[in-house]
Amino acid sequence: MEDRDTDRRKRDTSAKRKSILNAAVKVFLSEGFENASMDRISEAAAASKRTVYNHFPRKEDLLRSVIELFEEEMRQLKDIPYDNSRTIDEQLGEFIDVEVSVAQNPTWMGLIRLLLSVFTTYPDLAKEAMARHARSENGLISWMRAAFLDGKLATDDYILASRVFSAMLGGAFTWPAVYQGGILDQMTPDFKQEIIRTFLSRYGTAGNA
Amino acid sequence: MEDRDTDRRKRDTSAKRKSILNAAVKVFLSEGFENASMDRISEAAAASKRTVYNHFPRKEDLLRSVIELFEEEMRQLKDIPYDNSRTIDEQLGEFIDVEVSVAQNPTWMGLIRLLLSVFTTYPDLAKEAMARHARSENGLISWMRAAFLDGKLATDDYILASRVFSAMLGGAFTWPAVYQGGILDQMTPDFKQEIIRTFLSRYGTAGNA
DNA sequence: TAAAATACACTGTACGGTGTAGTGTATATT
DNA sequence: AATATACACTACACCGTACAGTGTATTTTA
Repeated sequence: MEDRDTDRRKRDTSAKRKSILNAAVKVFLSEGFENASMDRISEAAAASKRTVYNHFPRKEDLLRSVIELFEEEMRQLKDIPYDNSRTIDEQLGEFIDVEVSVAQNPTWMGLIRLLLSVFTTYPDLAKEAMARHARSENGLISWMRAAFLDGKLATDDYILASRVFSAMLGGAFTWPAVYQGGILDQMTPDFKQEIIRTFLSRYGTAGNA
Repeated sequence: MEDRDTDRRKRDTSAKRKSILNAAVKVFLSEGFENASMDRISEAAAASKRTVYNHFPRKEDLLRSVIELFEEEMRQLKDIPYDNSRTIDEQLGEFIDVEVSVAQNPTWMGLIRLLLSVFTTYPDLAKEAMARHARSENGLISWMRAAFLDGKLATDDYILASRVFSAMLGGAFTWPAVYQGGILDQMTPDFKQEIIRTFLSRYGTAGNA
């Protein structure tokens, strides 16, 4: 009946946990969620199945953690601050470069497909993930507001401008990569410039359009 | 040892076949492919499991047929001919309307997700389907060429223009609908106009920009 | 020395696919 | 008009397997 806090000797289990998560990513991506067996995951993690279940009581919990991991990594990429010492073209190009690098990364494409495939079976999980994702799209909006305040956008509705540019990004790069095998064709550099020019034809000021 | 052709009497099995396909669509959409059991499909089709297997020897065959069915319906929608008696805005708007109607149709969104979810397990099937789908995107290119020949496009690279507009369509409507729960928000009409204006800012001639 | 990990056996169940015996019926043969 | 036959379908039992998840006794490790 003593204070357990004084004599707790917890060990650091984060290494095993990480190795399990990595293994789960690998197996989910190569087999799909439903076909990924917990036995195979534990094997790939060099952990006993029991240990896997001690960390993640249900397969769904493992999936949830994998998705959160993926979201966290994604979020870090898409936050590009406005920099008034660089041209608008250049910075829009950087947003595109990030989008392209995601679209060309098989792991990310696999994770997006994983998310979508799980949509039907675990609608709640999907809804949560989408909600978080929508909330995190604000990097672009912040950038647009800053660009507007800097007098570089020919509209005050920078939110609408964000939506348009965001749509162009997704439609031009991510969506085709998810929908097709993932390999983008070689026209990307030209296409990238064309996307920027199209956007700036509508939203650019005299200096950059 | 007679000629068997003289006494063949085939019957029309298309009704049962259709009912099986419809049932498969329903169950695939509500359960996902892996979780859809052949027993449940046969039950929903009011057919014996044996009959289902007589029509579709493997579960994968059933999936393939469902996907082909869906592609056929999709293809019929996206062919809009150029009409020089109507404005460019109007006709671009029609392309958008088709895209939106697809994006708002839960069955179509479900089928797209089904296709993506199967990407990992049956890559060949997915690749084929995607290739066919890409090939059917040519309605827009034809339209763009006609518009160019009619002097309504400020570029001769109508293929690039098609890609840009197509990207805007997918990124603005289909992709968000697939990625989110499917329900598009209410801004659609404004957004639709903005997409057209953006496109025409770059590609429109004096008359329509 | 106590927490964490392991080895391993075990349960329950669900599912893909097959085999078979039998039914109803439209068509062809006599 | 009576009979035979091919065909589509059903009902149902069955097989093998795969897998999520659990319980426990034992070993490893910090």
